[in-house]
Amino acid sequence: MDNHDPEIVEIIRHVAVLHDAADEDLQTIAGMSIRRAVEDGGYFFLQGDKAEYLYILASGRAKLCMISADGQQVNLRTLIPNQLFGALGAIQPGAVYPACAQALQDSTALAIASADFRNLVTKRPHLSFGLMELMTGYIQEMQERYRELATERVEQRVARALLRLAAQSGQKIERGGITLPFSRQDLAEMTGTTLYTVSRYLSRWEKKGMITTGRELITLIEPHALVRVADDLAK
Amino acid sequence: MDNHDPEIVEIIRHVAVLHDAADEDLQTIAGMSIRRAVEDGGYFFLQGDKAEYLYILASGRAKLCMISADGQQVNLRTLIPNQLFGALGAIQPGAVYPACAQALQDSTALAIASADFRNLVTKRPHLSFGLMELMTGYIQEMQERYRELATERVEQRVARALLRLAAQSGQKIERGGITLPFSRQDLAEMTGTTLYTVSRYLSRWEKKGMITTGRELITLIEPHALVRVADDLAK
DNA sequence: GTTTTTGTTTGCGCCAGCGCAAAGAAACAA
DNA sequence: TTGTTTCTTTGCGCTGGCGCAAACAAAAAC
Repeated sequence: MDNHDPEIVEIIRHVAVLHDAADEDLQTIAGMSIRRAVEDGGYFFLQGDKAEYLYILASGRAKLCMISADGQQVNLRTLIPNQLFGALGAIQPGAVYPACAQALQDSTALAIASADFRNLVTKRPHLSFGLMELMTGYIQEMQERYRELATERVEQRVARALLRLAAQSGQKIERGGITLPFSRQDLAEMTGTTLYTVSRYLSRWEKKGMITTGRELITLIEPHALVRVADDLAK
Repeated sequence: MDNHDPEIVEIIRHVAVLHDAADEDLQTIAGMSIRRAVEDGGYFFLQGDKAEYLYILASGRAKLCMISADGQQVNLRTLIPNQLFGALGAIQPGAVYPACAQALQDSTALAIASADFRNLVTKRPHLSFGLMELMTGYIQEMQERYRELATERVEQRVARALLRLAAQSGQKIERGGITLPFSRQDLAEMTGTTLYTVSRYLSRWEKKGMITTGRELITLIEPHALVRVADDLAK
């Protein structure tokens, strides 16, 4: 392991959780990290595995998902590079991952032993504020999505999911539109519905010119029209 | 304010988040806390208020809930004494509460200024581990409930809600049964359904002898039968 | 090129759950 | 006591969304 690979330090520097970490700490973290590649469809970890590592996505795309007893998948979060995930074990020694992390493309991540990271946080307590910010942000997002799932209709939730993905992708909202590389099944798992129902709404929206679609591809043409659907002002 | 009221120290000592705090820290926290009483139906804080205080429930019962744009309520969590809530502002200065905290009975809580608490955590960094454990636990519970809402039928979710409340209430699972003081509307807000549907399932279960019901009262007679419903083994 | 695999669309029938409405039942107020 | 409020029950009709099935389409494999 190359402890001071400058590229690794660069990745770590752009992790939001570590925004106020000292350069020295970034170096230390880089020294603890191991690069791990996972191909499209593979897993960084499975639900129930011992949470011995936390990860920072370096390249590619991945998702955090849960699988229910009867095999249905629920998508909790889509991960993009520089995001930290699987940090649970860094807080609670002996914990198991409550979800699995699956690559949506060929991806690489930095793996850091949970115990090592926990030790570092103990020595550098200000790092815990970054972690707590990450967690409170995540809690708020989960609460919001829980509320949506409990009170809104499928149509609104799918529209909202598209807008959320668009915002997260960081692409400009331009006349050209925002292209999202997700299948109907992906959207269904994000919104708690079925691929059939997602397909029906996408078809309807495409006929209205709000979006265009392709195989594992959705392009938002008129995002503001989707906002109206999400807020239930239209219809 | 009586800074060293021994009763207040006792309450704080039993807060799970502070399980490994030094006695000195407990005294400090007690010194920062203000007792606040809220009557049945009143609010400790509203969704959108500036998160200037965090709270520890001292007596009574309360709930954390969100209200959607069209006025529907979603119940996120039921609070029992010695639980900490509204801690968001202690992490993110300037944050607003993402939910409201409403008393379900006449209740009292200790209020601690978020800024004061944040200062204390900065000085006593090991306290942040307790906070992080609280947050990871809450995240896991929210993820689990999100999965349930996305994949399970109403009947299962209501059964699960009853079992969860029973476990949380701390009452023994005895032949006498466990009595829960919740209305049909409460259950509906916890499970993302309507009071009508809740009422129908409760009636059905009462006819089968699994529970008995009253006005704002549900008594579990055969919890294991509910477990079977929750796991969808019955039916 | 051809075949296979994987993803998408849409018709059709069905049903879980919603929500109104109206009647009971328990608590509370005067 | 009598009325008022609040919570609960249940019949009824309706519909949003599910899920099978079958056809189509686009990659990928050979």
